[in-house]
Amino acid sequence: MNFKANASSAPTTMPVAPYARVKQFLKEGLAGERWPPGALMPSEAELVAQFGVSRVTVSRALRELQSEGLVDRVQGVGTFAAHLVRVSSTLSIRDLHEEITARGHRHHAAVHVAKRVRATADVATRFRLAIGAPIFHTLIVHFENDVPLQCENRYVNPACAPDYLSADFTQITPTQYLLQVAPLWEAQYSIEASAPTAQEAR
Amino acid sequence: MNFKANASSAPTTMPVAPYARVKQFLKEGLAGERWPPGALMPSEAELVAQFGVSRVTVSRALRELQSEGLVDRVQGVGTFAAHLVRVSSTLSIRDLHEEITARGHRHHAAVHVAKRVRATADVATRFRLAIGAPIFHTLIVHFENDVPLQCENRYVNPACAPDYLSADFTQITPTQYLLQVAPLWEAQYSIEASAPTAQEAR
DNA sequence: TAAATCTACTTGACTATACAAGCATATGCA
DNA sequence: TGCATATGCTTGTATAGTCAAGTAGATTTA
Repeated sequence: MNFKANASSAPTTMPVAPYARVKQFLKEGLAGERWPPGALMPSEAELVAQFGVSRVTVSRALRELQSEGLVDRVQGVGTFAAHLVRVSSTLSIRDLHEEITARGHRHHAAVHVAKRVRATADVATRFRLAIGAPIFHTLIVHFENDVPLQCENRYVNPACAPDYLSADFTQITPTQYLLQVAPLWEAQYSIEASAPTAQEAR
Repeated sequence: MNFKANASSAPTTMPVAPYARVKQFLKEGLAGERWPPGALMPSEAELVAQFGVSRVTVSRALRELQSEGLVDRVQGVGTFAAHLVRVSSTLSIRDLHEEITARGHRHHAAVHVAKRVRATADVATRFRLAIGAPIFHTLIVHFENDVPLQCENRYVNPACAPDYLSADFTQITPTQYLLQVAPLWEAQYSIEASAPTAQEAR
């Protein structure tokens, strides 16, 4: 299992540990054209035959992919490419770009609407504004690996982020922008506590 | 390995899978008095002897705890209880209560200051307010497993959350409250896309 | 036809064993 | 004393084999 032992393999596949190579193979297939969301992926036995490793090894690769949310496994049935949803678990404010890149996928956004409009009755009441008051409206479609994932229909109070429309939302998500710019609240954290233990000198 | 085989064990330990039992044992010790942050935890060999399971089994339990950020493992040295920090990775706005409970720990907060003050020059400029304008100020200490973790020094613009001070911050974190109440922005997501695959009927 | 059973395939979990690699300490030599 | 080496502990990773449990489809039976 010395890393010089299989130096004949292509230099593109970095991971030397077999379980990591299997994992990367599956991850690349998931990010690429193969195995769209919901598709049945190769079984453990197939991967064992393909990579010439033991079942424990491919099982570990698949289990880690499952814990990362990249695949769904069902006992007695098989392993499936995970759906790209999982949007808004408890707090719906999490940044989408972070979520997608955390899954090891590519993210980009297309801006369909970005303009100043007049608040409808519904919107105005939510924002405690007068009906017809100016408000910013953006409609942005987010892509995960080039497939449309989310259509984000967002209204922003101009009083809190006056330059909202000048932001380039193909480069930064609205959530990121607002968190950076909006002076709604500000918190200063003084980190850490609990006197360091003796053993942490290392 | 039938679950009837060791039915003599206490009914309090729910998980039937040995690796899950080891994992829960360690998790409870981590949440309780034993193994404070940085402390050396039992080695795999010790756990093998204690639980009468194979090393692969305890190794899996420890590896999963590591991937959950509960322990740090160093090859050749040992396994250590993780430090309670990991505050504010990229986006510092994540809710602390969620972070702590996600680690399987207990969280509570103590409110030291919660009042309406006059903005200093520094604060006023950040909020684009006049110097001396009223602003809400809270100073809350968050505890993870009864040890003080974070001292949160927060200023909030009254215009955006007029009832901020009436919230009970021992029950809800300021982040949660502001996300619920503040009508700063609002987004409506139309989830999902990419026509469902045939295999997802299951 | 309809219900029950059997079979094949899947993942879930465990064991015993093995070797590699990293680290700390003890030991021995100069 | 000071440096090099050896020993023993730790985790990291892999193997082959085993049994359990869940599902789906084919087969058999009533």
